[in-house]
Amino acid sequence: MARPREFDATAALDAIKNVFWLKGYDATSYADLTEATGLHKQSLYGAFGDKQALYMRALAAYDDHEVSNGVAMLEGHGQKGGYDGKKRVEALLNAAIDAVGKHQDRRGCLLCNAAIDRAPFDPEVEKVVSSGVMRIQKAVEKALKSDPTLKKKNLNLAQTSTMVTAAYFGIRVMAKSGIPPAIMKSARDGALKSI
Amino acid sequence: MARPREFDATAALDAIKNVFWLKGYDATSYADLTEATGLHKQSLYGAFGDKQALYMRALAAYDDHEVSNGVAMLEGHGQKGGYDGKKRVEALLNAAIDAVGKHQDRRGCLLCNAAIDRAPFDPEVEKVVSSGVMRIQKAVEKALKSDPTLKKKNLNLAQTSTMVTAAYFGIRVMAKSGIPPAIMKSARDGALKSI
DNA sequence: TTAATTATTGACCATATGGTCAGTAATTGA
DNA sequence: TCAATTACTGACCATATGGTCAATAATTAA
Repeated sequence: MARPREFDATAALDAIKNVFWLKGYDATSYADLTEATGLHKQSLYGAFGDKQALYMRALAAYDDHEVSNGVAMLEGHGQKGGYDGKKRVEALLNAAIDAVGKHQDRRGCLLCNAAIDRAPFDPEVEKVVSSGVMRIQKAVEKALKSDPTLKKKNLNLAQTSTMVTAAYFGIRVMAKSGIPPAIMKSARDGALKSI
Repeated sequence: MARPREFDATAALDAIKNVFWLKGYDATSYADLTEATGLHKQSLYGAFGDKQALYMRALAAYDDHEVSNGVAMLEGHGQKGGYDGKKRVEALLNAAIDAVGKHQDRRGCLLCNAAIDRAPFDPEVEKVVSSGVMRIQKAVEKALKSDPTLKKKNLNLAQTSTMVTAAYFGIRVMAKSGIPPAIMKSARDGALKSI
């Protein structure tokens, strides 16, 4: 029909996601976004819309990649049997903890950041964030449900899985707060102990 | 020495705290602060310093009041015996949950907000936030330690208390994310079950 | 009474912000 | 080839931002 887009929209969106993830909504300017993508403001605007729309796209990308990754981890992708649900929950918590130490990654979890940043003021954000949180909780619950060794313990899976999910987000907050990793690990162990 | 201040600095600081608490650092402008306090920009500036200093004062006020309140709750102030540490932890979690329902309070916890907002970019904030988080964790640990009925259970108190603290912050994130209160209550129950 | 000091007021400033415009370039279907 | 459509570029805009200035008002110690 017309002139084709010259840039890779997926790559641009990925860069945008990373900026919002690192700096949050308000602290991110168009200048940050154009620098990160190498694109002109108008190109971003034309392709995706205004700042709020950009943010929604970034959030959706996070949901598609990072959250889905976590869910896949909980579903035991890459493992054969996939029976050890507790181990998979541990892997999720470890991923959150290790992110900090390895690359001084202080971005935390975009879902969590958005919850505090924007969800109270933007119903669209609220919807995406709360559904993302629930997606993680459900995946934790499923992971625990699939673990035959846990059946004997007669856990209340709904309670346990929401507790683990809360602890997961709490660990994300701790990571941002700059607390020593030992504390986060202790929180992880405390959560795992009740599984 | 000179002309005395006409406004109540404590009241002003309280108003400032509430604005930062509600909106976060970046989304709060001097206009918001002057409106909330009824003071002129220059008065704020003269009395407290620039925006960052204002924020630090707000954070300190939060630490002094809200965090200390939580700690006092955990120490069993207002109770006679103060033996039931688990009940006091429950009260802390309930306070976080009830804040949302009762007055549609979406401010969450300023410590938690600051952790995500500013801590990664401001070492001063990081210090206050992480020490506040640790203060809560220690108070939880002390509450559990003081409970004689928990001695029999032979809990790892360090682990359990950090887990509870993480769950507490996780519940704060959930509150901001607009998730149904039932989920937060389930997280609370999951955390309490392992005590 | 006066000098010194601090508070209050409101105008002011440079800059950054999110967003738009209009001109030009590229592509495609007719 | 040409009209239509979309992309790209960079100038442009109104407004909001954090912060400052200078004038005035109030207070106290000397």
